[in-house]
Amino acid sequence: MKNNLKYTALSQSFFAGETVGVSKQLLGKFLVRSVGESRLVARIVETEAYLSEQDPAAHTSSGRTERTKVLYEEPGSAYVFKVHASCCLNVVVEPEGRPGCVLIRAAEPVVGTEPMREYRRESKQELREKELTNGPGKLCQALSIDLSLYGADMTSRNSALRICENDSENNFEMGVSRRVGISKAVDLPLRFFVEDNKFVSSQPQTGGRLR
DNA sequence: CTTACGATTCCC
DNA sequence: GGAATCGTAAGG
Repeated sequence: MKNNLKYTALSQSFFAGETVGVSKQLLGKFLVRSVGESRLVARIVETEAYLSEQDPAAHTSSGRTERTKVLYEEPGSAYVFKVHASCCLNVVVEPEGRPGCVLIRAAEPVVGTEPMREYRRESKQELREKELTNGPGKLCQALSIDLSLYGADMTSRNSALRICENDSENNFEMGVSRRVGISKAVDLPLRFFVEDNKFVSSQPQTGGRLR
């Protein structure tokens, strides 16, 4: 599927901002993936902040490792990691040297729904539309994002993966909750999502919403 | 080298 | 509620 819309990548200075603020500002933005002949676009509807300092739930809580080295590099880089059988996509934020990041947990398909369905079909049959991208692992599968995109510069016009402006869909209520799936610092209100959007991930019933 | 453990997803 | 499943990180 093709379209003629122009997508303008967010600048590195956008991502150099403070983690919580950037996490909120990323809601509604376009995730644009170029793969093969396809351009896949999804509107971000759920994010989580992982703080650069004093966040026991962050992968950098015990310092820099081979896996997390990109978090200390330039803002706007992709931090992709694998958990169980799934990949998760994060954007590096904060100025270089401060390892904050934002986990992209869910998005709403905008362009390329059929290719997304094909990438997802590898594991399931006859998915409902919302199951295409309503979780961090599902989103990566639908957009064909894997460890080969580790460190990719998402602010570059030519990048196969970038995050772009969206000037037309910014009228939404934002919800806030605890983060999902972690065992440390579980009470911090660092998950942000577009209220009443069906692509926001389903989450464990434990814990409450915390607004 | 060996082992423990998930920022998940899917099935029972 | 529980298993799958594999890259990462830490320890011997």
